[in-house]
Amino acid sequence: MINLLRKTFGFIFESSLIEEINKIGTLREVSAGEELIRFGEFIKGVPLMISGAVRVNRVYPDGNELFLYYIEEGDTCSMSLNCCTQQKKSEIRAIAEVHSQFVMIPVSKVEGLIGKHPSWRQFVFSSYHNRMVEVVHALEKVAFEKLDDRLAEYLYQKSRITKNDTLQMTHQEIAEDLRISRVVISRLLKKLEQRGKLKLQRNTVKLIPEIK
Amino acid sequence: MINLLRKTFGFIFESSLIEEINKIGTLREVSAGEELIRFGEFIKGVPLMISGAVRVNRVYPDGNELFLYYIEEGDTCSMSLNCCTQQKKSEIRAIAEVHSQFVMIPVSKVEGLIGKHPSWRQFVFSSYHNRMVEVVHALEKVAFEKLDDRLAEYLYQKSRITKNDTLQMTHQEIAEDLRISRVVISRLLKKLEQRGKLKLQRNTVKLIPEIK
DNA sequence: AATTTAATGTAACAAATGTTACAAAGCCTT
DNA sequence: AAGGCTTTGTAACATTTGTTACATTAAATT
Repeated sequence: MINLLRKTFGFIFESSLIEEINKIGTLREVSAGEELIRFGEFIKGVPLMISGAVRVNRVYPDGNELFLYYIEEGDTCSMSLNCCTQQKKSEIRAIAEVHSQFVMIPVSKVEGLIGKHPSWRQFVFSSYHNRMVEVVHALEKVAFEKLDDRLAEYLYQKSRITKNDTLQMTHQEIAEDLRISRVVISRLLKKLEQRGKLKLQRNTVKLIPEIK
Repeated sequence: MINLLRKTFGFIFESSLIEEINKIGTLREVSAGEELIRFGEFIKGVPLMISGAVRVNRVYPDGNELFLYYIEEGDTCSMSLNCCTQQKKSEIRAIAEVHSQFVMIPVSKVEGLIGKHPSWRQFVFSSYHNRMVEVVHALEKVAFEKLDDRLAEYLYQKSRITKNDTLQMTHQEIAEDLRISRVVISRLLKKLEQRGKLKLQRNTVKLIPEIK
């Protein structure tokens, strides 16, 4: 585990901190689709992402969900950071988007790290900030952009995260993520296909990389 | 100044911290409409709001703006917190919405407080979190709600912040804040008036409190 | 291979929002 | 009071997005 930590966090954390994390943290591995954090649950720890990607959704009591951001290699989840320092129940749901590895730091040890290690504080702050930037970006998208651009960006992000030009998903699933009706998604996908941006097949959307 | 600090922050900060802030901070006062933080500027300090309210807008290089959140009594601006620890230029603009008082803590002293005072850390974290919650809320609004509800909430917030049922503003100004065309705002305001929610006059929107 | 199920395509229409253009009303200046 | 500016109201129309309903196609199951 310490080697994974060094590889991902060696440039941000001093080695004493890496060693401490190595002692108190546990390596966990999840496969695509697994739920890391459930809605309404108490948070047991703060994850440090080693590899893969996890999507974080806001969840509403009525069951509605809203995608907030991805956390990826080198990130942590600022939402859980707060939940854990405040001992609150989770208002989010985290689902592995692809097979992922991360080191879980137990809640009880987090406060200690913050007091002791300036580089950890730095990390936590910039993590908060980065998440904020991403949510603001999502807000911009919804506020300013037309659906076809949002869809295009969604597909692009998905492809980047899964490291795959071919997305295995139905129009229905895309529709739920973007909170748009399936009919509209099919319509827009068709338009994008006609413009040569992608190719549609049953259960797959194949992005065509721009040739320049 | 120390009395103001005690009144607003006495319940969160221990008195040694209050005294330290009293030493290193300076009290500032701004009137409605004044710009506290300009776009592209280096941040000189972190504000602790004593009274009033400040609106924080994201600014884009093309001059576009997007309202993110208000900071009010007892709040601080997490965006500047980050900018200052990272010595980056401001990506936001902060404008006093009403006459406001705040204590400015110079950048150079912020890191010291974080190391020394757990209650300050706690404050900074929950401030980050609260801002995040507000931006997520803004995202929800834009993503899920119809314009008329967004407008109604906008007016309600404005009235709460200015502590005044009668808003002195033109349809054009409202339209710019919500990034909707003026014609649409006039149309929706008219509808709200017909429903008895408000009364329109030139340059004013008078909210009618619900009688229950 | 025939049947069933899931996914996609499409049309027709409804509702929400955006745009343009202009009229009417209110306020200010002279 | 007259003229000019700003603000508001409104109509007519375009565009975007949502909804319903159903046909078509692809895959899965028997």
